[in-house]
Amino acid sequence: MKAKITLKDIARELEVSISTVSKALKNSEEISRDTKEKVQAFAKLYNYKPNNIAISLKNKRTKNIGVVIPAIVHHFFTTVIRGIEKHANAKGYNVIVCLSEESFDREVINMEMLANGSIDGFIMSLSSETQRKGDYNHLKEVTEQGIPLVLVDRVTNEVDCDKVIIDDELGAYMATKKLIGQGRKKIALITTDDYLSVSKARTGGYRKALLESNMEIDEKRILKLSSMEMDEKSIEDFFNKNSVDAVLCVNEIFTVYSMRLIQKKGIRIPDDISFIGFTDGLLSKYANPSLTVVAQHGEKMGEIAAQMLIDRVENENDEGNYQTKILEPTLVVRDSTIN
Amino acid sequence: MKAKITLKDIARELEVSISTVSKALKNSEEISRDTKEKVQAFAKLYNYKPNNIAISLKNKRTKNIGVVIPAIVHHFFTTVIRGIEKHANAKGYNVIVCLSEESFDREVINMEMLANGSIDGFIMSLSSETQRKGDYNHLKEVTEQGIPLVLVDRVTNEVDCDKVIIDDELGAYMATKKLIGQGRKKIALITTDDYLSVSKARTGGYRKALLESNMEIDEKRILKLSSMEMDEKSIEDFFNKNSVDAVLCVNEIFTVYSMRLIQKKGIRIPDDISFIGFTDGLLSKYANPSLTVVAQHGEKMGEIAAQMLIDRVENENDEGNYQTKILEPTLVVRDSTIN
DNA sequence: TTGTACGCGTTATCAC
DNA sequence: GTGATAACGCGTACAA
Repeated sequence: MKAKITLKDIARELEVSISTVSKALKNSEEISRDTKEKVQAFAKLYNYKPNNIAISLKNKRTKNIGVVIPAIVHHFFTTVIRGIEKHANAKGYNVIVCLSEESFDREVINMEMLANGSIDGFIMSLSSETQRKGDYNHLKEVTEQGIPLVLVDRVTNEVDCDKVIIDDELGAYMATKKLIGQGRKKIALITTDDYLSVSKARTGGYRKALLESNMEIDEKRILKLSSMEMDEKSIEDFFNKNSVDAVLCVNEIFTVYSMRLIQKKGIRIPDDISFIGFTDGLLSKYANPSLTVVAQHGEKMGEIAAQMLIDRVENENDEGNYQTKILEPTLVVRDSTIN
Repeated sequence: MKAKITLKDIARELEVSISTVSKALKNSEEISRDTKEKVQAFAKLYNYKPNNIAISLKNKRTKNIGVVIPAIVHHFFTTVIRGIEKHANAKGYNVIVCLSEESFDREVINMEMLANGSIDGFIMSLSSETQRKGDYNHLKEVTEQGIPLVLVDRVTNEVDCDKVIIDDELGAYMATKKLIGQGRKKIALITTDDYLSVSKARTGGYRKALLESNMEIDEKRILKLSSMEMDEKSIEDFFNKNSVDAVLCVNEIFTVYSMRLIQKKGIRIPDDISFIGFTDGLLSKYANPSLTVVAQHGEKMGEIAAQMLIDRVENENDEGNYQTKILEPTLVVRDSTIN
C-alpha cells in the first residue's frame, strides 16, 4: 500500500523546500528549469495529486454542490439529478446527494450537515412535510449565511433565492384543453392536497381550462389524495362513484393505476375515456396503452439549476436580484388519448 | 448576511484564547464553569458549528462516501443509493454520487476526483464499458492507496475488495424453473452480451435450469442485445422469427416491451405465454399484466455495502480478508405467469 | 484554569 | 532562484 504523497514528502526526498515544490508544480517562472523538471518528474512518478480538502480549507471553496431532494426512487427527481450532475461535473464540481424522504426533520438535518463547510451551494426541492408546515427557517438561515440556494420544482415564495420550475399550471391547462378538444365533457382530476406547490398549480390550470371553455367545475370530479404515495382504495372508490370520460392525474402512477381499474371495468381507452398524466417516465412509455403526459423536462431543470447555482458561487459579488426560470412543459401524446 | 462564525471569532469577542474556546465547547473538565457557560452561551447565540473541512483536514476523515454508478435513471440503482444513504446518514456520513453513464473514462475521472481526499471510501458498480474493456487499474490504484472500496452488483474478480451481489445465477435459475414447472417448453432468454457480469450469471442460471430438467438449449432462443438499452428492432425480429411459450428477460424494460409485442399479435399472457423479468420496480408493478420478477433487493444491497464500507473505514487495522456477500433473490409472482 | 505551539496540506507573500 | 512564514479552522499536548 502506497499512501498518498504530499508536497512535504516530495520536498523531503528532493531536499528542497515545500514552497519550491509547490511553485515548481505550478510551472512558476521563478523556479529554474532544472528544479522544475526534477520536481515534476518525481511528482508524476509518485502520482502526486493535491489534496482537495487542504485546498478547500485554503480557498473556502469546496467545489461540492449539495442536493437535497425528497426522494430518489422517482423518475422525475432522478432526471433532475442527472441534469445537475451533467453540468456540475463539466464545471469540476461534485454532487452530494441527500434525501429528505419527504420529512421536514431530515431536510433540516441534511442541510445543517452540509452547510458547515461541506458545500458551496444548495440545490433543493422541498419535502412535502416542509410545504405542509410552511416552515422555511432552515432555508432562510442558509441564505443569510451567504450560501447560494437554488430551489427546483417544489418551491416557495417565502424564500428569496433563485428558482427553477416548470409552468405547472400551463401544463395542466394544456392537458385539460386537449381533453376538451377531444369532446370530453366529464373530466376528472386526481391530485394531492394543495400544500404541494405543484399540485396546487396543476389544479389551477385544470380549473382555468374548464372555465375558459364554459364548462362547469364539478368538485366531485376532483380527487385530492393526501400525498404523492398511492392510495389505491381512494382511487377505486372514486371511480366507483363517479362516471367520467377523461382523467388528468398529477403523476404517472396515479394514471397507470387508474387506467387499470378502468380497463377492468371493460371500458376502452382511449375510445371511451382518455387519460393524461404528469412526468414522462418509463411507466408512461411502457404502459398499456402508452400514456399521454405532460413532460416536465427534469434534466433540463437540473442543468439550469446547476448553472444558476455555479454562477452565484463563482460571482458572489452580485447577491440579490434573484431569478425564477420557468420552463414550458410539453405535451407528449401517446395512446391514452385520441390522436 | 451573517457569515459563519469560527473559534477565532469567539475567542476574540470573549477575550480568551482559541483553545480555551475549543475546550469549553467540548465541555472539557479543564475549563472553569464560568468560562464554559460564557463560551457556550455565546456559541449558541451565534450558532457556532465547527467547520467540516477543517475537521476533515485534521482527522484525515471526511465522513463522505463516494458512490460511482453507471446510471441513476434506473430503478435498481436508485434503490441501491437509497439503501446507502440510509445507513450512511445514520452513521453521520454524506454520500457523494457520481455517474459514470456507462463510460470508462468518466468512471476513471470521477474516481480520481474523489480519491484526492474528498471521500473516505468508495461504493461502486462497474460501468458496462469498464466490464467490456476489463481494465480495472483505476480500482486497483485506489485500493493500493488504502482507500476502502466496496463493489456492488456489477463486480469483477480481478479486484481484491469487499463485494455485495445477488445470486444472479440463482435468480435466473429460479425463474426458469418456475416457467418449466408451468409446463413451458420453449423458453426464451433476452439478455445482453456476456461482458456484463450480471447478464453472464443470469444466462448461466437459465442454462442450468434447462439442463437440469433435461431440456434442450436452443441457442436461437437466446437473444443477446449489445447493452442494457432498449433495442426495439432486435426484439421485434426475435419474436417474428421464433415461436416461444415463455420469456425470461434480464430487466424490466425488455420484458414490458416484449409483452407489448406479443399482445399485439393477439397472444394471451399468461395463458399462451409467460413472462418473467429482473428488477422489482414500478414498471413491473404497474404493467398490464403486472410482471412476475426476480427481485434484486437493491436497497438491502446498498445498506450492506454502506455497512461494510464504514466498517472498513472505521477499523482500518484489518486490511485484507475481503468478503463477498451474496444476497438471495426473491421471485415476486404477479400476473405475467400462471399462479 | 488558561494559553502557547504545532500540525493537518496547500498556497501566497515576502525575504534572502 | 529558493526558502521561510503566515494563513485557512480546528484540536490537543504541553507549558505556564
